[in-house]
Amino acid sequence: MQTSDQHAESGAAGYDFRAIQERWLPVWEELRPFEANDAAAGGGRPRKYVLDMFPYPSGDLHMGHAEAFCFGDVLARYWRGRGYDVLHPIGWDSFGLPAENAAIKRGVDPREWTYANIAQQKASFRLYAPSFDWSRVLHTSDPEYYRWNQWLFLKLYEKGLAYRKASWVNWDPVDQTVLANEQVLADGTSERSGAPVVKKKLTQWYFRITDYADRLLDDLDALEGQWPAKVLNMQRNWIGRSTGAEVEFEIEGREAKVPVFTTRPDTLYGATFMVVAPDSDLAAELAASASPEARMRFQEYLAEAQKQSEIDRQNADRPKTGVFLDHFAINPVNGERIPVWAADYVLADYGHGAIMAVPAHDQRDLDFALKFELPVRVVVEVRGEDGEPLPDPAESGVATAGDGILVNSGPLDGLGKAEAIARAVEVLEERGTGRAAKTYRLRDWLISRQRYWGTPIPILHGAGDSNAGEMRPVGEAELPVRLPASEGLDLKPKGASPLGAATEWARVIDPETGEEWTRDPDTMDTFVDSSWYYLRFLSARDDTQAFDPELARRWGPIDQYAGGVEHAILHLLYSRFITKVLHDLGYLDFEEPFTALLNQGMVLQDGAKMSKSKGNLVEFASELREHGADALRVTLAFAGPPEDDIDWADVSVQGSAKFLARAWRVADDVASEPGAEFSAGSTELRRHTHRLLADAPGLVEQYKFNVLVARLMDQVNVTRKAIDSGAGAADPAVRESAEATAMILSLFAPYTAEDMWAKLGHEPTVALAVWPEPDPALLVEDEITLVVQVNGKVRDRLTLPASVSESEAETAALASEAVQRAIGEREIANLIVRVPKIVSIALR
RNA sequence: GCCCUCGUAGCCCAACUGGCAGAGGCAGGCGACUUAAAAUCGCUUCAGUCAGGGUUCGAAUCCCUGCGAGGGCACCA
Repeated sequence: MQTSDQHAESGAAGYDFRAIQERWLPVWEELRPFEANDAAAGGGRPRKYVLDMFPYPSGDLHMGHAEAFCFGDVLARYWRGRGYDVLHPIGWDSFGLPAENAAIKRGVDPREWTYANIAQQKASFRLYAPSFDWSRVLHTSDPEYYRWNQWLFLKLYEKGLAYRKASWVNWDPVDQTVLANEQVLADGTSERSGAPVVKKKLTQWYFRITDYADRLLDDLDALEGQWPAKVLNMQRNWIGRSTGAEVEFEIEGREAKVPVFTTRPDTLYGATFMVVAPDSDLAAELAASASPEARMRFQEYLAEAQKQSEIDRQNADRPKTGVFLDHFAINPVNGERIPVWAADYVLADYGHGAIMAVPAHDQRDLDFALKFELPVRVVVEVRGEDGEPLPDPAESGVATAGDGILVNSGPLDGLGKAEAIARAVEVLEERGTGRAAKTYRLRDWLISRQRYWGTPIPILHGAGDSNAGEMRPVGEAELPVRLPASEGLDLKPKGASPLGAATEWARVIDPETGEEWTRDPDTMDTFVDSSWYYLRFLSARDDTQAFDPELARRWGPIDQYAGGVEHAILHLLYSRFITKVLHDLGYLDFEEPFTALLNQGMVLQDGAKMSKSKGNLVEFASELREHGADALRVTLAFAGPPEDDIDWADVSVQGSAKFLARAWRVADDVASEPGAEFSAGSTELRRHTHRLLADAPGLVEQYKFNVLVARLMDQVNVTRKAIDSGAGAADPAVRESAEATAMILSLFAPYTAEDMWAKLGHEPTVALAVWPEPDPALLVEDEITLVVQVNGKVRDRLTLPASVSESEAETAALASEAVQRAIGEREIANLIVRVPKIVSIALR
């Protein structure tokens, strides 16, 4: 039984998307045409690894998934059509907090919720029909997967790239777990729970990503043009390298010198005080040897500072605060004695947690100096746009940070900023009190989490008398360290990992020594899971190794990665880091995992992000049911450039369905036999078809899917006309056009294209049909339209043979009556001929 | 404050990367089919490219300034 609406969309003329879906789905499942060929020789065919960011199983697929997987699938199908062996796998990023929170809410095991959602998503994918290689499916929450996650951890641990330290960390008070820096939003709230993040001092596991900061930054240059400019920019900002100098200051009464980092070593003579972060070890140490009053002041200040939330602390408008630490430092270039203060505008974990303050040329230092009446000394004379010297910062309250001539600076006097920086570094190096240096905004990656639903960290802690305080890795042969059953464990967030309460699980007795050990109770950040999953697809069923390096050589790196821009920093940065580590360990011969990246935009409704709470949700499942997979995919591909957001209010799924029916009817109308000699067909239509074949690859490779769909619409329109009022349905050129249309359309509408392919008398599947090469003879025009401009205005259009020479074109242009009229009595100043296009005449 | 994108018909978007502003679609209009409507088919209206300046024979495209939208970083020394 059908509603009238459905009946309308199935099309009165015989196109019925439901029947077509039901016809081809079982055929494809039988044929399994998308299982990738791993063989070394590979039949001599080139390879492409096309990957979509794997989904998180929170409920059913939504429109965002529909969009992302549509674009990834277009690319995978495209390369197959070009004759490549394509690897296009799918899996699930199935560890993580939402499952655990849902499990707590419903009182069920996280496994149950997770695997039920995966089953639902698999069923939706089945109908949506991306060309996945299902034989390699993986779930990161399977022990067969996280076993190798643990292996990866051990490799980093052996290399000294995984370590434990006590530090101030981001704490999510709602989810009751630590967060990586990357998971704290710009406004100081958690990207997960939305709660304001607080700082806690805890001992946690870190990956030493900062060791790779330079490579992670510099290697971005090679991705220019292959990755969206926006993502490159975001990664560069995030790594945040600054170059400058490290300057060592002596502190009176202290043995060791204190290094500070500055980007402006040229202003060293203008340093009038030093500031250290109140929560740094140095501040505590200096306070300890200060006068009792100073010590008291400091302790009060520190306590006050630590009460601040991240949000308050990040407010740059807030007045400067600080306390004098009752110590003096010596400026290494001029021997000047300057006071040392503690102030919270200096961060403990950036640079060295201490700065030299140059109030004349740094606004923050100036604000501080004016408030606490510290001296301000100009050492760079900066001029404004009008060429006049800028007013004295001490008077104006505005620091002068620009370029200028150095004064009051000994050997630097008279130099410009850039020369002065270079000279200052030389001076420091000569005296052994400093050097050129770089520092980064990037911090080490905090990977431990105090939650249940993740990969257990494969480390044992000594729990006996003889081994107290010791730490030892679990042997590789003993992996995986399986998660204990959740039954009987309280998963509610309470600040300590639930695994700690699984006493049976946690207790390990060494069979040889009888020593008692306790398992590390924390689990890994799920971004560890996703940092290398693309390699596991190569060896998804291999229980002897994480992945086969030979297969990685064969398939890697990923030729085409597709996914949302929300992972522009987190996942992509971590994955790049882990790839470089695996390269350095000798497992990979490449250093960058993702050669090309496509970020799709979001699917909006009436300009707003869709959400249940806003009531503007367009359901993937219902769209799929009402319009079918093909119409949905065509709509998404046609809406605009893939990187742009799609507003569902601006698109028409009905329009897409109409187009598909028109395309299908063209194939249905073809009246010539398969194998008909195309060269006997209408040249006009053939030219159109071959131009499409010639342009389609460039359009796909430049992600201009919307343009390619428009070209397909055009092709269908032109072919329709040829059938109805031109060459006729029996003309072989009509068949040629319909076949080309089916092949290219199969990127967007696999069901419709398959049905067209069958109507045209071919065996399934169109997905493996290699596109014909365009005939160059049909791409050459025999006539061109030459535009003649006089003083920038189009005065005539001349139809000329394509072979026309420059001088012939010039003669023809000047012979035009309209052109002569435009020229009139005036003299020609310049005449430019660009042959197939234009003749441009400028008059004096 | 620093950095990155982007502004083209009523709407979504094209424009061979400096050469006739229009490929495609939505919406609108007219017509055919129909008892009628839906669907289908055919035809069709619609902007001079956010504003201003510059380079050029020629600018939507390159450069500068401004306005507007979106995004990243930010007491980061």
